[in-house]
Amino acid sequence: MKIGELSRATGTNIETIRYYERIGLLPAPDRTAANYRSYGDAHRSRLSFVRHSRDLGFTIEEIRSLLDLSDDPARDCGEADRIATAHLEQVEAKIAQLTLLRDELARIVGRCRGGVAADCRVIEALGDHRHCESAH
Amino acid sequence: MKIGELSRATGTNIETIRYYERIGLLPAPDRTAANYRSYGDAHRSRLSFVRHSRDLGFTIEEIRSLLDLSDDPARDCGEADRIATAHLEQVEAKIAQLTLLRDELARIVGRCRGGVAADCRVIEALGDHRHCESAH
DNA sequence: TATGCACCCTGTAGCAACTACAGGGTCAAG
DNA sequence: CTTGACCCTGTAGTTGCTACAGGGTGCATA
Repeated sequence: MKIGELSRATGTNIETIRYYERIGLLPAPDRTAANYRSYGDAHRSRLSFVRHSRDLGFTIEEIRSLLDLSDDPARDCGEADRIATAHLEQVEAKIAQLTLLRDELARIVGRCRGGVAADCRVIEALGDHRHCESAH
Repeated sequence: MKIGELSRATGTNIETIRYYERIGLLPAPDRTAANYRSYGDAHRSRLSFVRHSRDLGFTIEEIRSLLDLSDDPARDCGEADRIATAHLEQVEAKIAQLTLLRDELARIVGRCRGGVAADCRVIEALGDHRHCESAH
């Protein structure tokens, strides 16, 4: 299949597919006589793996490691689990941080009573960290 | 005060302070005879405002608008409230998205039972979106 | 046959918000 | 007089794409 078809099949931007090839995340496919990229099923499933992992928030480097693992079926699974577990912990940390931040923002927004900027509680709160109830 | 002192006073990297000046977020300060930047209290509180807003996740452009507002005390406060409210909504959306993602990751990680990569449930789940329970 | 249109190619530059040098100058203490 | 901490400018790197510019290919239609 040509790149546009692969793009539709995986929901990946064409430019992104070429980018993945450039950074070595996807192998360079064969070319047609007209120098068009020609993909097979192996490419499609590899790209799906990459997209899915990206959707789950894995970095390109993490995905590289995961792909290395899946390319070598005899290797130990522990490494994949370590990567995924570490990533899960990062996501949980991010959620916790954003939750604090949301609470702080909600408090700031809730204080606006209209009027002019000189009296604006939003601007005042942004200027002075001491108005905050939690660290962030 | 010199840039190092301002850096310590506000918890901002020196390079970041210079970067903010370059993009026009902070006004260029006076210089000493040795061409060192020399800051006053107004700079310090403006930078605190910026840092605090960045910590709360506002973009540089949002902060630019908020600073414009606070520089003009006669202007209406509604704009500040609009910016903050929109940002709060974005943070809430991000939390919701990360929460879905965390649940999916937790399910994937929980399936690892050791062994070799060929049998790895983590790698299998990443390759095939149909294993997922929710959209992400 | 011409021409329009969708599709493909390469290469480079842009985005956000910094961060990290390289290569130099300044200044006070010992 | 030298050591070390500090400061300066300018440029390039980071992450993960995305957006051109400027060109070639392939097929259907007038």
